[in-house]
Amino acid sequence: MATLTPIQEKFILHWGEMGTRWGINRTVAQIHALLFISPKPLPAEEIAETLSVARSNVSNSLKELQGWGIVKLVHVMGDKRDHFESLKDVWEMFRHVADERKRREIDPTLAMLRECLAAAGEEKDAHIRERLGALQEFFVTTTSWYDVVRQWPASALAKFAKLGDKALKLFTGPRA
Amino acid sequence: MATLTPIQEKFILHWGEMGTRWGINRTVAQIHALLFISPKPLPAEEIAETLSVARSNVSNSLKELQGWGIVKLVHVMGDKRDHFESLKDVWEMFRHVADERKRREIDPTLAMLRECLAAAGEEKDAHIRERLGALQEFFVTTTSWYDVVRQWPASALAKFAKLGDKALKLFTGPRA
DNA sequence: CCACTATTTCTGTGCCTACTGAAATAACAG
DNA sequence: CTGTTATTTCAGTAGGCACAGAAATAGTGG
Repeated sequence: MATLTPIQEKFILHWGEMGTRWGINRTVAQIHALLFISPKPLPAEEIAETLSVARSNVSNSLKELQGWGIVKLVHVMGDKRDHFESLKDVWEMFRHVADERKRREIDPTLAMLRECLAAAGEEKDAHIRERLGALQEFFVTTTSWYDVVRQWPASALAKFAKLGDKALKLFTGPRA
Repeated sequence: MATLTPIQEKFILHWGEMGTRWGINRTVAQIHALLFISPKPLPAEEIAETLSVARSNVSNSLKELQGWGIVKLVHVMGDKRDHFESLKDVWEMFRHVADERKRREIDPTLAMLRECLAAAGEEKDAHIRERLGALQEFFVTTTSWYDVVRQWPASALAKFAKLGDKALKLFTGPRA
């Protein structure tokens, strides 16, 4: 894995680019891509060589990936160096990321909105209360909705998607 | 609106910070926040003064927001300057952003995966085919699932969220 | 057609993050 | 305890995006 096949390289570069679009450091995303397609755990040294980045950079990036919970430190028999592997299950992987982003970004936003609305209640500015209230409602609804589907098995998600428009009728139909 | 109340400022700063976390330029997000809470459309000049950024910066940022489809150019009677307003409906707003991100980022990723898988089919590397295949399946399922719910009315989403765990049983129950 | 205002394009600057390489620390074997 | 290898921390550098301000263009009323 010290040198990459064209396919591996293409995937890793794309994944890195994708990361930056979503606020993830390019190198961090590339390392994750490499570990994701690696058949076996890799030591930091090898990652640095393969991607041509400094060893220290890899060290910090791995810390961040572990912080997201999608990369784990493992040990290989007869090798005292730390090795790293990505989660294999794609659904689980994205659930980890989604959970973390909710915790880091959505929850603080909801807190901010609560504070603003509390302060706005004292003012006679009904307009901003309406606007921030609408935003709050959106986040409350979507997060509580995410809390529901996040624990569905992947198969349920797939089945649901296949239903298409029928899904809507299925759960509004029986009562309305 | 040339000067901001503490609440307005708090919201705008937070929204700008939030933007950067998701790969959106800070100023772009701040301008969007300002327009979102503004009771009336604003001219670029006033946005620049209120947020203390260069007029040209506002011009470019507004272009980007229009590109996302969440800010519209409007005209005010008796004023020849362009004015700008944000979408009011929060759900519609996020649907615009989600649609665009799908178009800009998910679709190209699916294309990349198809190409890689096509090329990998020729090789005898079963492992990378398995990995990229799993990723492809994830994106195909989630996007087709998004295509379903994106056209639900907000009320349906809310109702669905309220059901909680019962939602799963509701649509698996009748047949399984 | 001219003067004036609004808007966009362009170019150089500055700032912020990412990164490297070195130094410090930790982990381990003998 | 000492030498060796692995890892992290740190400080300085560099590269890239965001930004300001100037210049160019477009739009408008007279």
